[in-house]
Amino acid sequence: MASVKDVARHAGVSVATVSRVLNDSDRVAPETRARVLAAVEALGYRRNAVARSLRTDATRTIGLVIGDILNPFFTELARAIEDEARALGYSVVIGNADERPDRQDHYVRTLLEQRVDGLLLCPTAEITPLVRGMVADGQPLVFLDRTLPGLDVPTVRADGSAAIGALVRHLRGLGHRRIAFISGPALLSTGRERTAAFTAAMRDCGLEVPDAYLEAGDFQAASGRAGAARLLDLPEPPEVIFAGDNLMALGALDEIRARGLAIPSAVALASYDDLPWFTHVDPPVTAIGQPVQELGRRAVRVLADRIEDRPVESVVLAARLVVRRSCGEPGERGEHGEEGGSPA
Amino acid sequence: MASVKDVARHAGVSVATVSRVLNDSDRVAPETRARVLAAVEALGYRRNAVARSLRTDATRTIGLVIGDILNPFFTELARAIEDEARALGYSVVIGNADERPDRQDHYVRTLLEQRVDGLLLCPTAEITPLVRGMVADGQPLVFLDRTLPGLDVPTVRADGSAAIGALVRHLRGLGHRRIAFISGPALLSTGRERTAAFTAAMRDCGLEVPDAYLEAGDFQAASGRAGAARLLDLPEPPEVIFAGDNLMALGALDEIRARGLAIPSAVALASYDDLPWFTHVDPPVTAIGQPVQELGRRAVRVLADRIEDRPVESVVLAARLVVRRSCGEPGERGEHGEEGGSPA
DNA sequence: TACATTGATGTAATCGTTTACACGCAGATG
DNA sequence: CATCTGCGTGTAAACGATTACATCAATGTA
Repeated sequence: MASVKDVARHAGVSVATVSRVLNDSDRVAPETRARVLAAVEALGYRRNAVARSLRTDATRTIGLVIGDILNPFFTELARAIEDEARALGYSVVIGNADERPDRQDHYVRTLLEQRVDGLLLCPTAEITPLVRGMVADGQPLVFLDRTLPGLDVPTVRADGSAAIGALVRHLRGLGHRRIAFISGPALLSTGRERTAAFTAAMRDCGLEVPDAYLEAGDFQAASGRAGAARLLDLPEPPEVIFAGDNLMALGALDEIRARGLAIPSAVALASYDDLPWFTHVDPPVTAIGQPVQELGRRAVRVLADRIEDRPVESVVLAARLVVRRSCGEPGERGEHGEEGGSPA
Repeated sequence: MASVKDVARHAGVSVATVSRVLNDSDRVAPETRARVLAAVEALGYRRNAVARSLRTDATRTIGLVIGDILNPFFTELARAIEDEARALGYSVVIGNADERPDRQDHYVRTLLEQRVDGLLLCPTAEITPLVRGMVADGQPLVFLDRTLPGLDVPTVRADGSAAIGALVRHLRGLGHRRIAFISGPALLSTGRERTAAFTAAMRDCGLEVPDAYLEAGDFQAASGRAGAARLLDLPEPPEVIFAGDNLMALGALDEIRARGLAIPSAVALASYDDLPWFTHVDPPVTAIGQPVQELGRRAVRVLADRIEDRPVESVVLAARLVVRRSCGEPGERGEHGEEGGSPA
């Protein structure tokens, strides 16, 4: 493959001149520039980013380590990040941690070896020594969606507390009192936060949350299904199952369907995370939507600021409740909370 | 950041020795190796993949340019590719073409500059000069999902002809005769192929396909919705809408729902591409499923063979029909094809 | 005419690796 | 004792770009 040297020879100039026109960094005679460009064209020259990065110590590339690429939330996030990064002149290399700390570290390591200019990380669980090391080394790093306590790293995330409060009040208004939550892992900040917001909102509404109504999931579909199964097997099963993310909602839906239970008369369902197909489920699923695209865009901008030595600040955006019909409709079950019979 | 030179100094050896233990390429005295490893640890040395690639002319990285990252088909594909690549010691850099040739070329260019060892490409539409150039240069390249005629490039894809035939016979058996197809872009091999298979299957079943029943979509949700709208506005609307991919099926579903039409009594729906949530739609959607993961794995293996100079061959896998209830159930509408009234 | 200024270009060092080749030393062999 | 073998290690030249510095011609100025 042709190199600057070849181009220089072909154009009858030095490599320095070639480099100059390629970067239009310095004054170059128009006629010379034309000759160089012609040579580039003729030889099909393509700049070697590897060599360039070695010399300039910058790859114009950012790393993105996400929790689970099959989770539509992360997919949409990745998409937005990609777009914003491209607009800012960066490429994105994605690593899929699959919610496993070892795999997260694998990608962080690989990306650091590849000398990305900065890293966007949706941290899984614990602070690994590797991550701690990055922070200590001053590697440009931004946490996304989740955060890790005790580490001074800018974070871009959504806060769902208000929306969860609104959801609980909505359920209360519909007459529901026995509401169960399938939480994410307590090791994840998002898991903890949503659980805390849920229990606080329940307390504020004067509703109790028996321990058995707090199922611990792991943000994957299978755990949603298992959690729903345990809840439905309870002597006094809940009237509502609120899943802590979209995959667990899918799992819960699977279980409810497998048992032939009607929604919302036999059991109601709500989901943290909103998805396009939720409107097509029967009945459409009430959900809490995050500003996913904005999250992605902001994260890239914060990281770029960090890389280019501008001041940075964490970002917190609000999630919002989207009411549909999977928890019942006003009047359907009355406002006084009578126990759940199935209205035909 | 520490370099081999620092490690060498710290361990009291030469850089060559350090490199040797890092690659365990050559005999090194165990005691020396230990000293080097200790120095690596002490300095927190991380090998610079950029410099390494420059020297070895290999990045152990493959590029993947997909059609649309928001399309679950491609997401699942990317996931499988990632896994297989990691197993083979490669990293994957993903570019999202968003079904636009210009963006495809943007990523191909970027990835070539980054000197990926090979490229997995889901080609959008026409053969661009850039792609033709790659082939001419002998760049390791594999087409995935789609192919481009007249180019000698190994391709890994699924053939849905048989499954489409089975679907048409299934519909016929259910008594449907007026079946419409929302096709993908004729510029894409997958678009053409599915349309051809559909019309052939219809002919074989002795069914007619009026021109108006062939809607041209672009594999995106909006076009599915628009296509469905036009079909439903026809003086004699079809009994079945068959969408050429999952996003267009989602769009069609949107339109059908917006009109308050019952499925399958008012209009039936089938989709090319199967999705986990199709079972949760009311009624569950009959679909043609592709062996997505196998497709991804095979593609990586073919590309790796190509990169490592082993002989390669194209791969064609079969898609299969998954019957659910969105086209009706045996007996529901009778086997004799009476015209579609809505049974309450 | 002599000298400073400016603009265009070239020379060569450098980035962090890998690796061909050379070297020295120990033990084996004649 | 001279020589050979082979192992462990070091020296230095790449890889392909960028860029500080040097050079040189042309022009302007005193």
